[in-house]
Amino acid sequence: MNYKQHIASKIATLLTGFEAQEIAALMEYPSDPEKGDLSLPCFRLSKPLRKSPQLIADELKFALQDEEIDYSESVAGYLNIFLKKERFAKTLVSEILTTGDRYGSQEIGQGSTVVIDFSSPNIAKPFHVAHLRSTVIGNALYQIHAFLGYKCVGINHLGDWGTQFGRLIVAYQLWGNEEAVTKGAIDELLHLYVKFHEEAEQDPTLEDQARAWFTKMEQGDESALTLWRWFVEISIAEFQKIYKLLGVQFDAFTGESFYNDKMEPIIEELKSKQLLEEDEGAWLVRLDDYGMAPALMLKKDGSSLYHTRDLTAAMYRAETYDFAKAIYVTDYAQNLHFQQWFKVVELMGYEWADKLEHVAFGRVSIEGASLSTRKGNVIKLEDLLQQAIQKTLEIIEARNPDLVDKKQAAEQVGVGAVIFNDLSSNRIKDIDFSWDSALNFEGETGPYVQYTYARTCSVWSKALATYGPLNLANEHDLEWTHLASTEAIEVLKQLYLFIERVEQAMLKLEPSVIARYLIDLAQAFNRFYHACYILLEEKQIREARLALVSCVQTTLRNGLKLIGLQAPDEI
RNA sequence: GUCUCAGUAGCUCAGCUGGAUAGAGCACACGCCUUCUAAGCGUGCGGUCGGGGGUUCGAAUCCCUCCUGGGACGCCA
Repeated sequence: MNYKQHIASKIATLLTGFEAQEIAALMEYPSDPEKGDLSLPCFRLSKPLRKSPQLIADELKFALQDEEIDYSESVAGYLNIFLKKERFAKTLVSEILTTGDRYGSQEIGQGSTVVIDFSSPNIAKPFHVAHLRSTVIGNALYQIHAFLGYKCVGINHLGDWGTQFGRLIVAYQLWGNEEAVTKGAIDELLHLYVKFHEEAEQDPTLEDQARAWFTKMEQGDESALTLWRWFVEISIAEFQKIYKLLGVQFDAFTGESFYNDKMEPIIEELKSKQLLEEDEGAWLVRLDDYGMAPALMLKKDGSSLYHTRDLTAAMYRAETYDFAKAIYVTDYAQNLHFQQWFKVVELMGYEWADKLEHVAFGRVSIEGASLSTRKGNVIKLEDLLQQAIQKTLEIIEARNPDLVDKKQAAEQVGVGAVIFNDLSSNRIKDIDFSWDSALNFEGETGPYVQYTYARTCSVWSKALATYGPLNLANEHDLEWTHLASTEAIEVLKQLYLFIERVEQAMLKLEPSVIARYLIDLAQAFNRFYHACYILLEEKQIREARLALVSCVQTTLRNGLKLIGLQAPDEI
């Protein structure tokens, strides 16, 4: 039941010249329960209706009749609407109990495909806290779109090609050996990479050798490619461990190298469309008319660039997936880059240019200092996750020593803390990483939400143990008046908002909407929990409250899943 | 220099497409486990919404301008 729409269309019939949709758009949910459950500010209706807002609200107050509405009030130009709480409770609780793990879902995306390019770490470099953002934001967008009926394609656009592999090969041949790399994996590759840069400062010819090796790779030299494939394998194996821990999956691991043989036709097309021009030996697309610097497509040595590759990948994806939306999750340092090649697609005449979306997020620093793989100023995600899990384990040992599978719970909560920490504020915000806030489990955190979820499970298991099974499917037996406390109603109102929030998160491409919603719902529930004892002897009250607990449980679980967190029954 | 993003409580952040006294969490002080997990709940403290103009019945929100900070700006990705 969509109350905004339902009541808006009722109001629209009472006013001349307004569509239900316009009215619904004006309506809001007042923060103060004194001001009703729904409110219509009448100020904007004033001019077209040639009446004062107060008068409009007064008239609507008397004219508006609906089976869902208890009464209305006209206050200072606002029409404040109070719903019939018992009906509201019954309708909503029934809906949630019936839809279960589909509560909050919609079919908006039915028949459409969304391609999401995210995570995309660089081969041979450790997966660190900055990659985490792209990974968890991308994964959340994937889950949210899928929940709304879209077919999703998650692509890990690995950084698996480029001169850095020439450097790595040189470093490996000079200072590395098979045993050390097999044993040390990415750590050893990173060590070689760092060593290369140190040595290259003394001996610039190393860079020439590196370029030569990369050229060999591009020409298909087997000895070069064999080493390269090995480095890629080692890296992916290590990334997979992290993805498993994070619960993230991809539909394709098509990295940069995948497009090596697909770029030439694109260059030809640019030329034939008169978009490419030569400048100082390089080839570029001029974008002066759009206030942007030109987009370089070919270096003067004829090799391709970032733009060429992304453009080629987009063409490939357009043909392969026929997407309704193609989303790129990267930090905002790449804003201009995406604007540029999006514009190039448009200039090439492809209608899907406006389906490309850059989902930019803020940069990560560590205690004020920027991250640098070369300088070693990184926090490896694996270390962070292990610390979070370890800390969780200690807390569980102290508070719930009888828990059967402590390790699993610690993993779910520790990882949840890290993910939630990254998703809880608007993605555009910069993050200054601190161990304190990443390992904080109190207040607005993932563990708080998970704890609340476990609490709902705990209440239920105790209820079953004490009073035996209860079939909520027969909700006609429930006594809705027992959900009339202010705390219960606040919970119901939050539950109701879930559908809107999921949609909003999708439209804004903003997972933090869900994260914040879960905090709001958990807070409302915890207040209810403290104010209203659930497992009372009185059957009617107990069962009505248990029904509410069940709704909170379902909604928290659904919401946690959307942002990639597990919902442990007991922690 | 040009373009762009951000600036809300001591700190981290919400604030939907302009709406009713600007909301949370952390920190700090105090209170609450002889009933459902205290990773919890309550009370208190704390804001000239970066500054200044403007539009509007109404601006944290829209426009202009300035200040501060991040980022990008041709052969890295």
